[in-house]
Amino acid sequence: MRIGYPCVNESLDCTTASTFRLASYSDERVEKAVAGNLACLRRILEYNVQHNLRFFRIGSGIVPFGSHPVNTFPWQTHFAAEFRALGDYIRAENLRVSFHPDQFVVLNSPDAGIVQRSIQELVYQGSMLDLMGLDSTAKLQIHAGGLYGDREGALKRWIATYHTLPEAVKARLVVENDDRLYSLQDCLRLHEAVGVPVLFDNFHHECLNNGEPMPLALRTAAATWHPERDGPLMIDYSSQAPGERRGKHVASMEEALFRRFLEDLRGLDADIMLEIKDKEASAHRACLIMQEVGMLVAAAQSASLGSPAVS
DNA sequence: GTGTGTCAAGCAGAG
DNA sequence: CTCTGCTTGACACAC
Repeated sequence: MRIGYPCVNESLDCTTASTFRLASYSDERVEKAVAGNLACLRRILEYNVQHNLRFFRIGSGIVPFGSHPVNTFPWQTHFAAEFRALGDYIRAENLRVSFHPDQFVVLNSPDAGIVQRSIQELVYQGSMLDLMGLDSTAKLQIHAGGLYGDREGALKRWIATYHTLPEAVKARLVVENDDRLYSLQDCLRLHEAVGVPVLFDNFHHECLNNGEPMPLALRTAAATWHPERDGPLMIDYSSQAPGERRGKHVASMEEALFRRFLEDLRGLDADIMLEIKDKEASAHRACLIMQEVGMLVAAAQSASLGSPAVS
């Protein structure tokens, strides 16, 4: 099991999302921004290793306008060595990374232009994982998309679009249940149709479900992941911010709720991403709790354990 | 320097 | 009809 957090490290003074306005585009600015963003990503991963946080979601903005036609800079070849070195480090330290392309990626839009731009964005983000030399356990995580007043038609379009995706994207794509439109059950239908694994979000499931208790929902989602090809189930973990709008993520992890969630796992292997506002601070607390309950070995031990002993 | 409106991109629901 | 939230933060211009 690994614990992680998304995109931003608040303890370090660098960003992986340096960018600029489209109106001020130049190849030089792309080069400068990517160089800085990759250097910061390296620092974050090193920080994570030091703190035994072995799961990380990389932000979408590593390459400004990475899927936009304006971007003519050959960043893939120019930064090939840097990407490769990051991938080597990730594999050597047994880290797992992912991307979560943002809300503009909608595979089931009735607008063919939106679908095309969405695919280009997936190709861009997937190609970074390819450049790192990572296998298909490094994922691209998206939601099912819009409803357009016709759930059945929308699901059909999603499936039709899936079949047109490049193999490199298909191998990494996973679909996450959301909190308003597409439940775990809807995502399972996509899995049954095309085999896409279902990334499970516990908080979204609390907001939108079909009555499945948490332990059952977790096992059902886990069964959609092929162990060798996809790796262990990925989970987005969060909880409701007290007194706030329904669906608002809590500012800092509530330990009692997290402990209950770990019990709901009932021994299931999974990598858990803490979608909590204070980022690595909560991830670190989660890590300590998991060590305490014996679900995670301490950082100092993990390197020396080697292959698991068989008694 | 600091403040602040705006930034490539979509959708749904609230007000 | 317009605004907000969604993983949000950072740019860029005005003062």
